[in-house]
Amino acid sequence: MLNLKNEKIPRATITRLALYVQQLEVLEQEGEKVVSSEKLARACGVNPSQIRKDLAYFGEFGVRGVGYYVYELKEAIKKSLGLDRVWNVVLVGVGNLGRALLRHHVLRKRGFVIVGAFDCDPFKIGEEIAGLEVMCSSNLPTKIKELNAEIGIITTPPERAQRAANYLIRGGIKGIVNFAPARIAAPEKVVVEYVDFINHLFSAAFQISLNQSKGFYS
Amino acid sequence: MLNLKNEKIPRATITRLALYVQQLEVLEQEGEKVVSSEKLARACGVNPSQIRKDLAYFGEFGVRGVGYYVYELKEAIKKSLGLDRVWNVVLVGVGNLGRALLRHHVLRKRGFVIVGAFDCDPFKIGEEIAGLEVMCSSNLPTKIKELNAEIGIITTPPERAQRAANYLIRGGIKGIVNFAPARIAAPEKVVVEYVDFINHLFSAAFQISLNQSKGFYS
DNA sequence: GAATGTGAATCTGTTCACAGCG
DNA sequence: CGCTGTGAACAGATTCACATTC
Repeated sequence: MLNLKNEKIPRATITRLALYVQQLEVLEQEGEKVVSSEKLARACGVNPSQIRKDLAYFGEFGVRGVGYYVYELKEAIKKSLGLDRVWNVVLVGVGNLGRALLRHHVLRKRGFVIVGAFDCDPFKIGEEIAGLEVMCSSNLPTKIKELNAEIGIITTPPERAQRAANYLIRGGIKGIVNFAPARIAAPEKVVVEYVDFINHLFSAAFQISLNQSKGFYS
Repeated sequence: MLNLKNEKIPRATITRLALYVQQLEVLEQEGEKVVSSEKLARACGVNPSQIRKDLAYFGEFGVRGVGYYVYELKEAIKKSLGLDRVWNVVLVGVGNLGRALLRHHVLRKRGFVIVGAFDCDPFKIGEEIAGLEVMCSSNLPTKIKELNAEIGIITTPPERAQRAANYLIRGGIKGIVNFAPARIAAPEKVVVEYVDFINHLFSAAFQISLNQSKGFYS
């Protein structure tokens, strides 16, 4: 039922669909019932045909001459992305960032529930954070099955990211979201996503340097 | 001196350059003096010609028949990206995520020093975190100049992101890295980068759903 | 000989323009 | 009439293939 057309869906499309959901929620809160691709495009900072093409990968959700029904479109996208259910997540690496994510209620609001926290530091094991007791990382392989987790978040220091990944993989995890600034090796069937916010700082710094060398700031 | 060839440099190239720096540091620590585009490519999970093309935007750093000198290449890329100096950063929104970033020493290690923390919650103002006293967001316009900050990090809730951005812009900030899941409007000369880690969870979930519907996990 | 640097070919993603439909 | 859905045109990024240099 997913991906009816069986075409390859661009990575960029997925990212944008998530953005559309975000903006549709804003529109919904503002009481808008219907939205045109043009209006939604303005809100998202993209081209209107881009939106129509992105949606076309999954079906026909609009009404010609009218636009899209906000609520229906939002739900349709979420369903298409597999976000119409709860995903159980385990987190490895209870440092500053790990703690922040454990306490971050936006994750839960979006359907991602952290059901286990793991670390290899004996001083952290046993500590309770956001209602979860930190467990030893070596228990991951059995705990993943027990907790029925499908996604693992890595928030360890970079040098320990691969070890964390190995534990997750051994436990049969289906996807990894890696916040550590390091590449990790995984079998092809395991989905790996990188969240590298230092990249974004790099990118900002570079673009500012470019602007400066163009005399942008006089 | 930056961007000698004055061509447009693809966004994706910048992201990869940051990745190359990461891997070059790993190679450096392993004691490697020289690396070929092929070896570096394997480490980064990209195509070797991709690396050569990316580097070609900034100059000729390699030696034919030999490869690239690890240390020299790393430094050359950092210089090209404007990362051969320290960037002063202010942070707005001292919630869980903001605190984590304030305590995150990787930022400093990469040359991004947080010189001011701001929030609009009176209960947080005055609190000290990682050696910084939290100040009222409304002081941003003057403080940015005083602290000589060029980049602003937004870690507020989404509904307050635009207000935070407005303060930053009024203070003459040159770039914004927005961690809040919301789009923000800014004048063209202000660089805006989005760090949306929920997107990456969405993306992982979607790809797992796809794999599942293909019968990947039997 | 070996690995870079680069034009040309390919592939992928985006935008246009308009036919089709409510 | 207005806005979607979509093939065709376009733009951009990636890969190939090889001449070039150490």
